[in-house]
Amino acid sequence: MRCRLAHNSFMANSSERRLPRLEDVAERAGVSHQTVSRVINNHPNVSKVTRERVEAAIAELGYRRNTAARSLVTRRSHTIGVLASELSQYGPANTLLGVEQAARDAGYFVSIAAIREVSAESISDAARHFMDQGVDGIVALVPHTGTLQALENLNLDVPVVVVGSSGEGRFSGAMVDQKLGARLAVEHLIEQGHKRIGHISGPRDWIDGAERAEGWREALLQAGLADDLIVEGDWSAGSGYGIGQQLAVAHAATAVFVGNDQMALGLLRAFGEAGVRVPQDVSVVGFDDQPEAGYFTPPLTTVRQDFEELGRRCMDMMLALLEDGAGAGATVVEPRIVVRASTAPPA
Amino acid sequence: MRCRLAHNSFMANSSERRLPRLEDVAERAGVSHQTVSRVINNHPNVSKVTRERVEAAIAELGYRRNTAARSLVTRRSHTIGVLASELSQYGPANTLLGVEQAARDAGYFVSIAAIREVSAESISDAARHFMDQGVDGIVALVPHTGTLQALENLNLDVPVVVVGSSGEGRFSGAMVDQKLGARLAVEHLIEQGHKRIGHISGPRDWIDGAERAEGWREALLQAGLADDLIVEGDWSAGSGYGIGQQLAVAHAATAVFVGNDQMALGLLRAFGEAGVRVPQDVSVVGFDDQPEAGYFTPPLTTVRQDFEELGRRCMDMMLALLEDGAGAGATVVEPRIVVRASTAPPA
DNA sequence: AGCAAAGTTGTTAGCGCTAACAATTGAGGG
DNA sequence: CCCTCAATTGTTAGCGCTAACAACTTTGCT
Repeated sequence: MRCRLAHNSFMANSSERRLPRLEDVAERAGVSHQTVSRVINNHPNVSKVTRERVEAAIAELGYRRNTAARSLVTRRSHTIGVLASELSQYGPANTLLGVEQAARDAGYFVSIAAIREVSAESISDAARHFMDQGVDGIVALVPHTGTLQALENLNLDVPVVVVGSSGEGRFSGAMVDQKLGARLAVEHLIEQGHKRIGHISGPRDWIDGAERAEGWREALLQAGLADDLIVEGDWSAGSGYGIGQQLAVAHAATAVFVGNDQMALGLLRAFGEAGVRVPQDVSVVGFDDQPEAGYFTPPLTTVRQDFEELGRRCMDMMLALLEDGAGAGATVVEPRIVVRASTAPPA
Repeated sequence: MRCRLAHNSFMANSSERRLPRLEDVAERAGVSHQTVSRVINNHPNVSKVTRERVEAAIAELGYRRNTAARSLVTRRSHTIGVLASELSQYGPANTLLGVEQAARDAGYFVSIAAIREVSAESISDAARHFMDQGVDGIVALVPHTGTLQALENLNLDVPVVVVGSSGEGRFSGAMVDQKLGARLAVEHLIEQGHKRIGHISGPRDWIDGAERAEGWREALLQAGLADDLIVEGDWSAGSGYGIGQQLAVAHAATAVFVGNDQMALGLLRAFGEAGVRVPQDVSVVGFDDQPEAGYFTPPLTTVRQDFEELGRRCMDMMLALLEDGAGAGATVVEPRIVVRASTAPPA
């Protein structure tokens, strides 16, 4: 049975017959097309008998609603646009997956537009692309401080959810509590007895970069420790490597909190080459817990973020905006620390 | 109504009025709506004067064509569906980026559906999702041998491009020459004097896994070497680690060609723990050249694939199918080897 | 029984666009 | 001057669906 239905609905018969319409279903069920429309839209006022007859006709014909026609009249495309940068990175890619899952579950389609570099122009191009498509809402997966401003300037007339934003602006936000994550990392080091704890931050114009640096600082100040050891990287393993080469000769810190796992990898490599032992000479903590982190040399203590959950929350937020007409808000996902072999009490 | 009011809160200028239609542009330009349609569709028979007047009106009103209305009448959505698994991995994510870039450049929208596990059912669900949306074509980014069969059984009536397939079936394909990549890796090891070269393959029911294993075998046989040292992993760093622990005590090979960089990372970690030195005791080659590979311990010799180019080729292929009505075909991207410190002549 | 209210179904009118055809104009030839 | 042909522009009819309302049927209460 299932086989046959599936077959009918995907029938390759482009030249002969077109796909069945509401009218065809109506005829077969002996009702008006509007009644069929009511059935597929779950309107309450349809008798049980009629509904069953219509559903049978739908199944027999393998009817599927034409999205374009529905969109035209309802002015809703049931499509969400995800505006993303750095999609080849573990975090954003998984967030996208979370959005996609929640969207499909809710009957929405997900359209994507990737931007190569963060600029008002590229964001504007992508947003225009989405407006041309008629998306119902936009999820901005561009955790850069410039994103918010660029998007606000566009005066879009659809809801926007910004990942990484705390929702204080005109848009809703969904974020992982980056400060908390940073505090967890630093407090773990403090508990082990470290007094000189440095930080390799991400770019400070990236929301996550700034937040993690701020969390690091807060945790240090609260413990009465100095917050002077900070260097800015660019998220890449290469930048972590370069910075690691300098730190290896400086001997300033007994522990380093690194802004992400990739820079931590570079740092570990540089330390390895320079003969700095981790964790005996210096402890290292990363951020993200990408799947490879447990196989670094040594396995990396890091802060785990649930990116898929973040993506799902984004979509939940979007659905609330779309269907309940809710106002802007924010949702926060909590990170947690994963302790591995790259951290130990100082010598 | 309540919803629309909520949306209005995102509007800047025109809070009451809806977007301009063809009719509005026509009125302003003093022509018929059909003439405006001709202008935006670049029909030849429009006088220069009229065209300019219409274009001015379009610009003044900020007119944008309604995609739903156009799709309804043309039966084309200008949307490509990308059916993907493993989107959080470096390769697939970058291929998606290539598809997106080429698609947007060509005026197409990109819709995605991710599948959690490869099965006929999940592929069927995703395909149905795309058909509901009315996509013009599907790019299948699921390099699994089961994909092709599952998709063919669905009798889709839109063009399909399968990544990783060589295009011998009903669908077009775009692929990186995996066998060539494997040969490059193995020949590099042979040139360095290795005689016992093992392979940690990906799952053999994944196209890439099977192809790379086959390339490894061919290169060995051609050089008159034995092809008996092969173990199957699951692409993850964890599986590479587990296999590495066994290999470390076996001492069977002087070099290992690993199916991807992540398993290679796990292998390096296991070797490191067991005191097996790379490359002095065993040489290791990976596959993919993900950005971190150069910072492994030691930096990994690996085979680079240009995933974005692969994605672009997919989209080119799709456009050819869509607009020129071309038949099925295939396009092949060539990989190249990147030599780093994880390989050296045997002791 | 009688009549309002609620439940159920049908009819009509578009949503904004393009395809097909009709109408108009101007140029050139007899 | 008429006619033909080509170039340009306008008119009409849907694409498949839902909203709004109209029409009919049942129910419940006096």
